[in-house]
Amino acid sequence: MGNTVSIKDLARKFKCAPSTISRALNDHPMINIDTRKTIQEYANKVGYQKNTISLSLLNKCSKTLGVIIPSISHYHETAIIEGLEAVLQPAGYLLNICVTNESHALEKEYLDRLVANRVDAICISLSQETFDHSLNEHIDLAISRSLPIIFMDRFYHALDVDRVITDDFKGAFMATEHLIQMGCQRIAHLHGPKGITVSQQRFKGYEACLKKYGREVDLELVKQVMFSPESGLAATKSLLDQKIKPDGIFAVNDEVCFGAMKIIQEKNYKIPEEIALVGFDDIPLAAFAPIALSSVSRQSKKIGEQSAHLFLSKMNGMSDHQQVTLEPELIIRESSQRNHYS
Amino acid sequence: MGNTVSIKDLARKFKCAPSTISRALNDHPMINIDTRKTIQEYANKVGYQKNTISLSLLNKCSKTLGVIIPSISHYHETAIIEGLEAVLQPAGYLLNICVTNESHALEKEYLDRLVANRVDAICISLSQETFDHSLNEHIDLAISRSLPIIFMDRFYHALDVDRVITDDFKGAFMATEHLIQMGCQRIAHLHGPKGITVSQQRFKGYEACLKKYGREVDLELVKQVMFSPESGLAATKSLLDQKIKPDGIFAVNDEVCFGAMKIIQEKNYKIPEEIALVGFDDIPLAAFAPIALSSVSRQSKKIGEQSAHLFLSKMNGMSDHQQVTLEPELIIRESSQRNHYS
DNA sequence: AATTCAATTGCAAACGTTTGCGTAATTTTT
DNA sequence: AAAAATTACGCAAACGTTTGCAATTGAATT
Repeated sequence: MGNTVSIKDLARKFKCAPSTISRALNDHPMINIDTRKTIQEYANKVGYQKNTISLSLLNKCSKTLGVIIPSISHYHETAIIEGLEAVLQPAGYLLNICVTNESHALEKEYLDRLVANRVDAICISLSQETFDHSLNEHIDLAISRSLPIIFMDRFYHALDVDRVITDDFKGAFMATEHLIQMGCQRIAHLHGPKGITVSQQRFKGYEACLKKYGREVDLELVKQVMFSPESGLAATKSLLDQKIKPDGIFAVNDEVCFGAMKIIQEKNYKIPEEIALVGFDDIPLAAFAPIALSSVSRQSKKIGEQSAHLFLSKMNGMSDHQQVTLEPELIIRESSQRNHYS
Repeated sequence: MGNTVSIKDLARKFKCAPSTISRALNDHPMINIDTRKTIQEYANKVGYQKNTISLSLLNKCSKTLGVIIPSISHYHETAIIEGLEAVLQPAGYLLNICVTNESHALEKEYLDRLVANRVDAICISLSQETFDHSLNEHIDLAISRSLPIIFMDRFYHALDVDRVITDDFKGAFMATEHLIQMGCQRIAHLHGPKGITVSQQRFKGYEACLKKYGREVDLELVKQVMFSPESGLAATKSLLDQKIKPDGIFAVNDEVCFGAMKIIQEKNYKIPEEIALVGFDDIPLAAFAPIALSSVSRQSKKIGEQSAHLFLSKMNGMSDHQQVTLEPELIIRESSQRNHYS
């Protein structure tokens, strides 16, 4: 950088000790008021900027939060980041954001790097690979060196951890129940990638709701998808090609629904009359889908906010673990709103 | 943290100097091979983790890039981040991501904080407020202390800066020309927030293309919008309520088009026959719009990649400034594809 | 005039790591 | 056997900042 000016430089200029400069800049009453003003003005003039990393070294606290997420291309993740930032910016924190692309190796690599950088805590949403194979040593290691770790979205095998999640089970239950109340008899489910908590929870909610109404899960009506419209389209196509066609679909997320709608309309089925549709996440474009899309809001931004608050209270010395579960909300739009009830 | 182990701790354990430990851990040949192994193994066992921030202090280099963006809720921004990360992760860098919500005050605050944290450089997309009122002192200050700053998307008043942008003018020109070739006579434009470079450039491209084909800009056909579907819907509605209705619309981005489509279909106009539509950004859901949406791709991810490469070459001592302009690409889908040509 | 007190400022250590240089011990060369 | 070369390690400073304690100064009190 070259022209950065330090406290030592100022001390040389004023022919005094660095400690005097430091105290003057921090408005310490111990220093003569005039001296203070003079030093502050000069420091301002030459553009002195406190070097935070020397402070981090001294205080063992970097005022930085590490954030590890599997992806950043969906509304849910960006909303989480917005929530984190909304709370942590006023508190003077910075965010180190790391995207793992669902790769365990990258997650491990990033975790190491964040630890080396001595972030004050880590908010993490585990990668699919980590999840699928329970590769938890890196997490356990981080926990063992008592680095605060807050889990978002995806469960962690251990019990005594900090965690902020949405009740996906309940959300899925609500969506399915809504479809039943709209008169759907054969409700299909577009199941997210297996191994991921949210996929599993949403399937379980779907299953439990069917059970409650005395129905069985028909595996012919459950298709596996990725979190993309392309995948939703393909899966829905295979659904429509079956002998037993669905008259309602609950999908693991909204993007998948966009794909589903495409093929449903292409095959000239009516939404919601012939096939009703409910998604998950309530993305901003949901209301602007070909048929305005009903969806379960998981309050993504609130996940970020709550995680941030949890983090702050840990910084304030709260030592016991906390587990926050947010309530999902069903937003009913055209894609599932029928006039006749069963 | 408590149980973090340092080089000094290890030195005490092995009754040797910290320098010996340091060299041993870095596999310095000066240290006896057996000593090295022993120390390395022990360090590994007790979970020693290098403290990067002491290194940052020493080397005046934090291996961190500051990223300042006005928003994070659109595909474009997340794709930029993906691009940055794709290049910088292998290079050992971390990203400090700051979202300003288009606020000048926040941008200033974050810039200060990043400077205090001694990031190695900053990639910034200026906030709308900064832009509208040319509030550049904070940027100038940062540049004057020779902190490398790379501008993304939005121009900066000074000339000798580093910059990566897409040729929005050209993209807009291509979109408009395409609409003309599809036979549109009255092409409307949904103009982005004024003051923002991309809005201006896209309008200019639209204007220039009309001129080329001997047409004038009809201000009745130019409506101002925000970057949201709601805003696009409202603006399009007012367009459709006019006596002179458009038969083609070029919108500042894809989200706006989703709003436009909604109201166009509601009013029973046919897309693309009666009204053809072209957006900007080519978001992943564009192909899954009610009518598959034609759009100009600005290669968002590449903006991130190129910015990252520019950054790396600056870290390698490249001192002269570089200005990269990426080529936009027109993706033609149903919303503008007519069979008859004019 | 001797003593106490308050007001300012300086000293030095600390945070964790690296690195040039000095030094001791051991081996090789003459 | 003496000189030279090699091997292996320690010392101390440096990065920028804070902070408890000591030290200095001058003024106020006895």
